[in-house]
Amino acid sequence: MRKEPRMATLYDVAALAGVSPKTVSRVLNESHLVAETTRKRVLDAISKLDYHPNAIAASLKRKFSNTVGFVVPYGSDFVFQDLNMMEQLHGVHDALTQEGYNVVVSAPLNKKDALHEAIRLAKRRNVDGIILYPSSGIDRIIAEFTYKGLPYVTLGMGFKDQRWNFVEVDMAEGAYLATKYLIASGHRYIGLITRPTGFFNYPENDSYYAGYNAALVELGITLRPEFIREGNFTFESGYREFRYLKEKYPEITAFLCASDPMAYGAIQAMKDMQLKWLEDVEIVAGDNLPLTQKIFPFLSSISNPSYEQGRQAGKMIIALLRGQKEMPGIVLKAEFIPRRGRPFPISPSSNL
Amino acid sequence: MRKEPRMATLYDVAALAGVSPKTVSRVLNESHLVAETTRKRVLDAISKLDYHPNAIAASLKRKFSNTVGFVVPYGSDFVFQDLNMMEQLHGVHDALTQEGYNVVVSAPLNKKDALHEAIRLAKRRNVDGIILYPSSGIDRIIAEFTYKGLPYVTLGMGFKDQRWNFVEVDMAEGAYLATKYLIASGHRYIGLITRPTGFFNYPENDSYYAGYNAALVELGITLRPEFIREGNFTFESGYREFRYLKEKYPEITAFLCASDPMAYGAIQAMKDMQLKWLEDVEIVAGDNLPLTQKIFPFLSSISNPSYEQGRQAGKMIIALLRGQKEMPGIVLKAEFIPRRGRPFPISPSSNL
DNA sequence: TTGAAAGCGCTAACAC
DNA sequence: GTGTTAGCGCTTTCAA
Repeated sequence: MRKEPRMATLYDVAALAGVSPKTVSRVLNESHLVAETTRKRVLDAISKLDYHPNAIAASLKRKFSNTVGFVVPYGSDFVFQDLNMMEQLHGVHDALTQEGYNVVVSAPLNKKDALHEAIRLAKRRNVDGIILYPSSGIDRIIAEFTYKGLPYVTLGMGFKDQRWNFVEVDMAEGAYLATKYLIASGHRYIGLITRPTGFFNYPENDSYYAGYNAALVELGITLRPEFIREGNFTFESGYREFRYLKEKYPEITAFLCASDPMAYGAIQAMKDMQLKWLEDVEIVAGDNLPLTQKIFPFLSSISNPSYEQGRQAGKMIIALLRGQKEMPGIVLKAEFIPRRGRPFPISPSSNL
Repeated sequence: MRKEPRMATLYDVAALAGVSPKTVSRVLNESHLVAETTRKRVLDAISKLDYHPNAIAASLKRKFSNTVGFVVPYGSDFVFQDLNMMEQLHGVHDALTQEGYNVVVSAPLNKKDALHEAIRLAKRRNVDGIILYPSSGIDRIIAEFTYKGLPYVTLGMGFKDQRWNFVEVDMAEGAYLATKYLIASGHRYIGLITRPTGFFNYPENDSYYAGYNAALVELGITLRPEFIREGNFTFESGYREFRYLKEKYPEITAFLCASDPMAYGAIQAMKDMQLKWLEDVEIVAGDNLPLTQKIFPFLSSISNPSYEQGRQAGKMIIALLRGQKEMPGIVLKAEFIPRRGRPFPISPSSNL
């Protein structure tokens, strides 16, 4: 069916160099065990034939493919437009590329397929290990991977009390500082547009909520559960929840958003409601994406170390592939970057 | 070194089902050639043993890996933060996933490595084919791939007069319409912040310029070459070139930007220069990204069909893998989406 | 330091 | 419809 380019094999090289296949293999993999003159001859033959070792054949024998899967259980529409996820992928890519691993990216068309996809890739040996985004059902996958001895790392905890093979970002510190900052700025009623319940399978552990609550408690402000709304990280949900909260509870003057796009949406809602930045409302973003810093330079933000999370996950999966049985989970801390100092660019005419 | 999970092989299945290996293989690949009862027995054995075919072994025999490489010759810092490139990847991913191919993403640490990386992946059989982003030096790669019969598709033309295996976006129509629109709105001096010369190896073919120029000619406006500046797609370059043009040629009242991030930068520069939207200056963006539509809903834009470009490239590489010798290049057309209708949200206080 | 032979797990020829 | 055999291109004993 498909044209097969004839490519030189290790045997061709051996024949041309007048040595055995094994010697060629040695030159390729452990050339220090080969006499310098033989080595030279082999290398000559290799370049003369434009020989490239067949990675598939090596994989079959060695039993690993030098490839890691990055599997995200959300529609690809969502994934490739999510700058945080892309930053995680970025970190994963860099860590793996540096060590010579390839990255297969998969965002199966529907969520349920993702778990099968992870299993499929791993069990069919397309990949040596998987970096997985947590979502409901992931605990089953983890159990299965563990049982079968298949290496995996989760980007965030996959279930309550997971102790191994994850890289989590603890937002509590950032949310705590952000909330204190808002209170110190005079706000008394603070809305929280947080991550979706069940997103990570253990809503009670939402570190945004934890930090937010801790600051309120410390400063003697009563928690108002009705001020907390769930978004799904998107612009639209930020817009919607901002409007909902501000219309229902006009006393709220500050909003903590768990993602940058939700902050964008909140800002747009603010404009549409003819509210003025700082005068009527203050917003804190949740990711501190480079793009956000450029477009909204006055926006304070919790920082979300997505790149570092991905990079650590990449390093962790490599350690597992190299024989570590399991790796203790890593928890990265979010910071808070205050930027209020100049008024937010907004005019009344923007709301026409 | 690394723990090897013992997994069932096709022989185990054959033994348990009491049939020959070939029969199992038949059930897996062409099950219609197998008696229903035997098939049942084999399937039973498969599920009993939790058997998953080893893709590596199949690849070795079949001579293809069912994997396609997506190689971008820019620093990964650049790639994963570029929403257009991610949309292209998105399209590639969707097209390939749908047909059961895996996608390996690689953005080698430095530009020069990218070409080697493409060759390495293809020649070592990690991938069956490559989707390549054009950059200087790509013509050599194309020549080599062609010579060796290795399938490739380029996202945009890799060199002047390339006729096969590319998916290009022709911006001329969009730029033409955008320019006419600006002229019709009363602008007479229009700046163009275009793509970097040499980005695609044949600067004389810049379709932004072509469309811009065509509109000027048609409406009898003299082309002022000094009104044309090159950016590199980024916020920073948009900011810089806007300032440069507006400070040097204050008569310019409209700016056409070849990317959305450059339009963001231009908008920021406009604010910093205390200029007013529409009153002093009008800007047209170059990508029409979903995010831009949300953040700057009043911003007219040329549309850049990045997703579709990626999807077509995915379909094209599949056709090549399936035996097509070469595929005629595809040219997608950019449109223009006018959105001016409401003033741009900007106030004097934003420039403090 | 080098080589011969076996085999990774699958599929393609070619029988039966 | 089904089974036997021989590889795919490497690496890995083991021996020389």
